[in-house]
Amino acid sequence: MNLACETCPVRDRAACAVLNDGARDDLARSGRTRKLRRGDILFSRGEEDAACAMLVSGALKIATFDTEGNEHILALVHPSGFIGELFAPFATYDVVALTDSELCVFPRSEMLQALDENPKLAKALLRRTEEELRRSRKLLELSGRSSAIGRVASLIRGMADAASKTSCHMAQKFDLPLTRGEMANMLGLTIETVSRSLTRLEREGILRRNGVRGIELIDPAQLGLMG
Amino acid sequence: MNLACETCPVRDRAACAVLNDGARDDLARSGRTRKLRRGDILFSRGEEDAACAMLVSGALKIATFDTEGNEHILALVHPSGFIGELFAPFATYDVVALTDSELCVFPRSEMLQALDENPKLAKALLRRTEEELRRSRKLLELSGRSSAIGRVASLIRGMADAASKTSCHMAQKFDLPLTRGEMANMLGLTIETVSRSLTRLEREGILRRNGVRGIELIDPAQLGLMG
DNA sequence: CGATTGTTTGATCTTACTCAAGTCTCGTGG
DNA sequence: CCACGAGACTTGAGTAAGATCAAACAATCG
Repeated sequence: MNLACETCPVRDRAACAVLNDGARDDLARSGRTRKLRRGDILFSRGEEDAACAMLVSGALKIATFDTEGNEHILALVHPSGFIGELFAPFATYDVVALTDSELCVFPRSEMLQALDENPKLAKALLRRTEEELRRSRKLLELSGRSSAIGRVASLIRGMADAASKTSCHMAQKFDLPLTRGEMANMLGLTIETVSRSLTRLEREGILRRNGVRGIELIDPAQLGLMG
Repeated sequence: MNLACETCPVRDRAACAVLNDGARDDLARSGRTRKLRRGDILFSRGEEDAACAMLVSGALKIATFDTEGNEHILALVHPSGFIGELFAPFATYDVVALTDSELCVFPRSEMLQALDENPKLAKALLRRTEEELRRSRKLLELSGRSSAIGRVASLIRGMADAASKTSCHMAQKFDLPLTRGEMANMLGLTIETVSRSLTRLEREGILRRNGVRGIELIDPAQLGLMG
């Protein structure tokens, strides 16, 4: 399906926002929209001709499997996020839909060419990659020393931020896009430890659980203070 | 001191290698070389006007301190590496010399301008940032699940790779640029655990220690196979 | 409705942390 | 040159946090 930039909900937040109309139309011609259902695979590790994409709606996970077959989630992608490794000979990670999602997909060659023709686009992608690096290092810092409950608290905090539309406040009530197992894979914990941590956060009056996925923050400030 | 690109040992590996002579000379005019002794600070977290730099020789660490004052090392920088956050309002990390080092330092504004004028440079930095992101995620993967000994083994492996000049083979004999404490901070372990892991790797015949810093790999293949 | 998958909770075990003591290394000054 | 002291490193014993194993419970889907 062809792109419909005019009605795109992330048109002024995604990387393509830096392009002028002409350049964006050129790029749009080489792109296609794609819809994924929860669990659908966008790219798989090892693919040689992996494309790149911008997420319009939904959520994705970027993950690998270690030698014992355990999934390890390295990052999440939220709407307006860029996905793809422009310079890798083949895809390093699996990219999978966490919820039903919509994307614009572009062949890598076209994106690389657009990069040459639009220095602004190159700069925008550099900025995004820099931010992604910061996020990755944040997670790394977290994995390094925090206690289990601190990691879970921090993940919830990040989810609350991502769930809010406005960049200043975090959502106070939202649904987790991840299963307990996925949270565990992301934080380097087990399912049981994640579950116990959530139970404890609830017992301590920091949040309330609504069903299995729903979270309501009671005391957001405390979230940041958990060891 | 002014730059001497002609005699630069990393002139064909660093990001500036993609520039033609004219463009490189332009950039060189705004840069200065800087020498650091072990322990010297290049940038500190929070600096508003942090510059950016290319490492010519030596080694750096990129680190933060958590709320309890523990250092957490997020990445190492080896010769030809690029250092700096072009789009952050202030520096996110401390950057400190691990050994005596030499760098070319550029004001951020000049680098951003060079980016606009040389799409190739933007592309080169994008590629580097992408690679740095991959390295960060690799470390993240490691921190997630591996046993202590697996993490230490993997760090040693990375050091061996970095210590070799040729990109194909890893060095078989080299000196660790990190103290036990720094290794611990990087891997999310304690000094004692790192020390015990090294002892065990030696006892199992995988490596030999020469003094405190020297490492000689006996069975490099085994390094990759540790839990 | 049953089956499957995901979640919670409990009991036990393992790994790495903590605390403590001793050793090695290296630089400084007598 | 040696003695000393400060750091860095190693090793041991006990402890704690989270993993593992196990069982019950909830949600979802055909």
